Amino acid sequence: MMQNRTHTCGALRLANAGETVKLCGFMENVREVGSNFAFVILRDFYGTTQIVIETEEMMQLIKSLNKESTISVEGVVRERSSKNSKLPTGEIEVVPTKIEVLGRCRHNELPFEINRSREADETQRLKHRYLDLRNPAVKNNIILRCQVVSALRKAMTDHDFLEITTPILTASSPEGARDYLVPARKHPGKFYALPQAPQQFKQLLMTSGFDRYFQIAPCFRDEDARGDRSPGEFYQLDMEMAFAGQDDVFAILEDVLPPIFAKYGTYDVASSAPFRRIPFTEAMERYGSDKPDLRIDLEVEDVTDIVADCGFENFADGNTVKAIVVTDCTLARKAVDKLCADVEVQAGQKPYWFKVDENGEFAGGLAKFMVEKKAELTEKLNLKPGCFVGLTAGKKGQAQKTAGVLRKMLGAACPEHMDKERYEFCWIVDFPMYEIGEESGELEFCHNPFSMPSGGMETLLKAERGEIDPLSITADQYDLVCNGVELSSGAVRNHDPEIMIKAFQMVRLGEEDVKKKFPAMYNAFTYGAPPHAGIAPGVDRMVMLLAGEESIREIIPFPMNKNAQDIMMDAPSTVTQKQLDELHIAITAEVE
RNA sequence: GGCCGAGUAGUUCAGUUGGUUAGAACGCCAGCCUGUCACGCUGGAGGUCGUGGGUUCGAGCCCCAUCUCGGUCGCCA
Repeated sequence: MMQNRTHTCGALRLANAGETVKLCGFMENVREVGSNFAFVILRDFYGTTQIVIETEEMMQLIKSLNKESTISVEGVVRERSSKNSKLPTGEIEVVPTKIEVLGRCRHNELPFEINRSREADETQRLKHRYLDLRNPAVKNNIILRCQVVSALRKAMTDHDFLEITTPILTASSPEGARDYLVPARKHPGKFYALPQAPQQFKQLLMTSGFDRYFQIAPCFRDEDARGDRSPGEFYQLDMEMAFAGQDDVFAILEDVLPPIFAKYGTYDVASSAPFRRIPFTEAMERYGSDKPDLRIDLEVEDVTDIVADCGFENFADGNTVKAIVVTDCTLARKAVDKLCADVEVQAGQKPYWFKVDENGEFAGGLAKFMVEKKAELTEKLNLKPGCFVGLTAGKKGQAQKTAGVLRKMLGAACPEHMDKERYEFCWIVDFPMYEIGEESGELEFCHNPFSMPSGGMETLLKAERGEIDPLSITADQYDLVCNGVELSSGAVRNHDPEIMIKAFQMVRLGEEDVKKKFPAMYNAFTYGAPPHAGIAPGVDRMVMLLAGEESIREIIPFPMNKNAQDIMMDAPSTVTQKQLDELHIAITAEVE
């Protein structure tokens, strides 16, 4: 069967009138408007073309086919007598001389209507993802993803980065998340792990003398899903640079990302280099979050000292109280209540509020407690008639976090305080190196132990001698944030075995632990390693931001559901006893 | 694992205080229709109201349990 098309379904124009053509595609719709007269809409990847049916023979054939069958159409292009200006191919139609059935659709009722699949039940969509993807609105997100990945590759290559692939079957690593394990047939009782990130390999590449590495890297983490977090697997633009530090990494991404965001994004404005740099503690103070959405012009203020003795129970007892002022706030009472309820769901804590009415009087919510502090609050918060003041209280961290959620919600609810149509990047820098563990009550690594403590060995020695508080040590670690979404974490790596050991000693571990946790890296670094730094922006989240999608599943070709199941392929699934025997695996749990 | 929401026709949904034969739209089937383009008109088929139990003269609706899906928190450098 020869399919050789002469054109795609998006190609024909009035200039092609009179030409003999052959098209192939899916039968999207049939509009019968007479006994032997109908219009067939033929759709392929590129567009749709109208086929006009005018003979009884053709009519019989078309009526025998279900929608979504694939057919080829040979015929002559003709100018339409009634044109459709909404379609690129709307000025012409094809009068067929021959129609051939290529793939019959055996179902006269589909699980959902193709061009309305986004409204369908998500389980149905995922089960029939191949049908869902026939919908141009769904397919376009995947095309966007391809274009973005391609643009990222080109930009990185243009900056002299080499794309190097690293192993998928590797060793379990102590990176924090739960590993996906693969049983090793030749080594009973032993397991490979799928990489949570190519972290150690890229650092080893630096140690090998490669200068600039990148990879669109698949990463695997066995953790629960979120709206913006796919379960199981995801992709990162993983990169690392030798003889480089924080500024070098920043410069690359500040050059690579904004043009791609501006070109492929829903909004065509992206921050230009250099991105704002905000120290972690400042971000928490001013925005109540380490991933602030800078499109929102609201900031968090501290009013602890002013309101501590106002008589409202929750503001006393050493609690921290944070305030967010919204000028010219027009939120209705109902909207305020809804907003407070939403904040409570996300932050686990209720916010409080009061307003300044048109006469300058405090009103609503906590106003009666605030009235006697009116002068001080008015001065501190620069209050004017029409201001809405949101308040949060609790231990410092909790009050900040709730204020951060409140700030985000207020921004979303008050368009005049959020310039939404743009991509606003920032770097969060100077993350703390250590924290007091909630369970242990002792000093622990705050994030990952790969990062170089700022100031290196000298800082650690000072802390050891008791000259500085270990909690005040920051790491040369940074996050890239865009519109309130954490795109990426990166760091200047600790490439010095002695500093590594010292950093571990701070948390009561030692040389043996370093060797045990990162044997390859530790050994490699003893042979002379270049200082190096890197970062790994999440590809899925970037595409999500660019596509303006709320769910990560909309930008993944074949996504899994919330419970990490591929219901189309039926994965995970049971395997045969023979397979288990070969792997020396015994199932001890009840299997449904 | 906790909390919140949802589950009714192939699909998306409505269903009042518990009360006759559970409705609509789209889709599907049949008929009509020669310029449709979300084609139109007429008619028709299609339901274990997620599942199990309970209360009641009577349950889609109330109660209990359970399953599934989604959101969120925990978790995730």
